[in-house]
Amino acid sequence: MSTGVPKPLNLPFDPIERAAETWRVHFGPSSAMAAVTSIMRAHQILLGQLDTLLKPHDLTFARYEALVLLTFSRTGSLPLSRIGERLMVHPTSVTNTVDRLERAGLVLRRRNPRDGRGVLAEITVKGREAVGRATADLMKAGFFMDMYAESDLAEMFAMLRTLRVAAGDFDGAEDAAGPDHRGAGPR
Amino acid sequence: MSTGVPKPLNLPFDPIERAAETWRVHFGPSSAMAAVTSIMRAHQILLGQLDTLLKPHDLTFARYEALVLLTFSRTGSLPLSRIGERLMVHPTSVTNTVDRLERAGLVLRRRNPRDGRGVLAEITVKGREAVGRATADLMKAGFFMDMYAESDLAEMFAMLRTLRVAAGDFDGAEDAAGPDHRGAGPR
DNA sequence: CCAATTTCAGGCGTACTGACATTT
DNA sequence: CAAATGTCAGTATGCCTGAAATTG
Repeated sequence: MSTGVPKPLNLPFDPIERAAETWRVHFGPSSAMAAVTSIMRAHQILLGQLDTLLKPHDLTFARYEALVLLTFSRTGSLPLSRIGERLMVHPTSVTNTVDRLERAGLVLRRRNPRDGRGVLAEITVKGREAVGRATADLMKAGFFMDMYAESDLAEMFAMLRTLRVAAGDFDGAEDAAGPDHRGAGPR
Repeated sequence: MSTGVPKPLNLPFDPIERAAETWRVHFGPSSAMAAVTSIMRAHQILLGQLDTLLKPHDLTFARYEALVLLTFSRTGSLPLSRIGERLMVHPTSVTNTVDRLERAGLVLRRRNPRDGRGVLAEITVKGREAVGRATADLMKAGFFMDMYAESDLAEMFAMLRTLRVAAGDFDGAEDAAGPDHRGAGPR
């Protein structure tokens, strides 16, 4: 993953906009292509900024997310399978992530007492401290999204939620984006 | 990058929404975090779909983008430095991308007759054919964005443009997203 | 025996750093 | 000589496939 800060390019024009224009001339409608390319670039920018901020904490964004998830759990531990499910990553990626966190002393592996097949990743004291420091830094940086108004952030979430639902991430039938509701859901 | 299709997870809840809720309880406002996570996930989904579609053409999205750029150029060739600038990727990544395209016979390297320091990547006939086929497939798939209305796509582009400008991708002082204007005198 | 959970080996794609050769 | 352009080697990260081990 990108380790450095995406250096400002300072082009005299918007490269995506220009590509979209040219695209329209050659192939036709380009709004979908422009939107996709914008998402790709936004991801590249954000990941670079996030990883740079997290590097001093010996974390990457992927590892930070896993650590936060453990922080949120009641016992400070979760089966690897559960981590993969929530973070939406491949099982081997979870193994890899937990390996690195374990090597850094931020989590430790334990056999799942309730299912011998499974393994629990448990956050350590050092891990909780790391999450605390990293989170403080991230919030101070506004997650690199502080150029947006609250309403913009909500709209972005809602808009991308459509894409995630279409991809089958989750049911999506419940209700709209409103983050202000409690489990009205099944189960 | 992801080679396979992100398999539908079909969770009974939105994992990002749930994380945001928990986040709010533990740390505070979470809309920025939810938006960032949504962008990350959208990228993962799209890249998986795009690469899967492009795989039969022996292309990845990165290579496809480079090939399209060459298609758009007057001579069908560009200095590697220019490709990196337009695609906003690291010089070594350009070398790598061109290596693979060259191995696949879709481009070839030539010395830049106008600057002995530089190298030109020139698209081959086979390369143009590949772009044509791949583009047809992509448009048929609506770039995997066909769940959105035209206005949504424009809004998404405009919204992410703010992020790209903030990151210093380009000047951004010109005017809004409207691609239909010519150099309206900068400051 | 079949299913679920993890791990491991091996491979691919991207990207960054640092060093180096060539040319302007 | 300093700057620009590429290439290479080495490293890191992440994701995927397939196979194997363990347990339910």
